[in-house]
Amino acid sequence: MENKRELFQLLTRRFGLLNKNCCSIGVVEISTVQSHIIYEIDKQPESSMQQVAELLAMDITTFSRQIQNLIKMELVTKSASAQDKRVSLLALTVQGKFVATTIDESMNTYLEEVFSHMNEFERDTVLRSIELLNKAMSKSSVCCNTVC
Amino acid sequence: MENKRELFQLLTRRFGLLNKNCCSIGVVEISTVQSHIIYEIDKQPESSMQQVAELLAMDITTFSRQIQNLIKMELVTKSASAQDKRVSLLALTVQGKFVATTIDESMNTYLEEVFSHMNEFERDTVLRSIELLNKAMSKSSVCCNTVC
DNA sequence: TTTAAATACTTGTATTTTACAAATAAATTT
DNA sequence: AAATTTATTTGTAAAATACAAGTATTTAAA
Repeated sequence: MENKRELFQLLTRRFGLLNKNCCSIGVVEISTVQSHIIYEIDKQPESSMQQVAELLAMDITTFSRQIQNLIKMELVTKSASAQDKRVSLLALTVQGKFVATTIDESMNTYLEEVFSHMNEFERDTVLRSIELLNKAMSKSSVCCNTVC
Repeated sequence: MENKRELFQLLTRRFGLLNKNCCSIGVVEISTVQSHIIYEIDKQPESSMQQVAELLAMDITTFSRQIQNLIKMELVTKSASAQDKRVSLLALTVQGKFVATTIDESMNTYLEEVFSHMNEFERDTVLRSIELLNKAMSKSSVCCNTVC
């Protein structure tokens, strides 16, 4: 059996590259980190700064500055929570939602293409494997538990 | 079936985090990018700057500066190729090799732990699945082919 | 109910990372 | 021998990062 790490390293590098390449949507150009932020806000709208920053394992100050950038770019909005005025709730603008959707579509197009090289059985196995892995990683005690 | 992208995003985020967390080796502290560079030099010693930079999809000028840092840290050496004096061949110092090995060990320890949550059949399936995915991604025409 | 402590976020500042443009040096082609 | 290509470096400037300290709001304690 090959080195486990090597398999993972290759996979995540390729996927990271895909993330990078999917960041230019016509005129709008965002960084990989910014696309991750938009992805998370899209997935869980009305979450607080801290929640999203933690999900992405980003320093809150770095995150705060990135949000400022995304607001300037008119992709994200920030509004004080009614319950707790310290908390800022994040949401996507219409344009932000458009960017999120476009990125998601091009990523999924690529993934569909990748999976088209497999038969149905392989497809299922691979997807279930990744699910399994995700579960196993979240169970692990060694690393990343608090953050992931 | 869930969104494919979501599965991948989660997996690569976790693995990325693992990469980040495995970068401090006692006194020596390196960045994630630097650990990637060291990993590649370790895997294919005597490769040129350009080869490694391309593998990591890094801009050659950024790469050049990172190599300068790693040389200052006495983790990497650079020597002109005998065949072509323009080319710089990269290698790890003893300390660099030690760092590479230590990182590799802690990553593999973590992965072993993750896989310990599975039975033997699942383990095999998951590993074969990742291999399959890597192959499928390298076959793909849509993206990243020239770079990966 | 006033004060102290904790929480959520922002700003000051400094370092690191990144990458385009231009420069250098060696090899290859003309 | 001159012109072109290739591998790498440096000049420069922008972007990303993160620690320390600050502000504002909420919660806990006196």
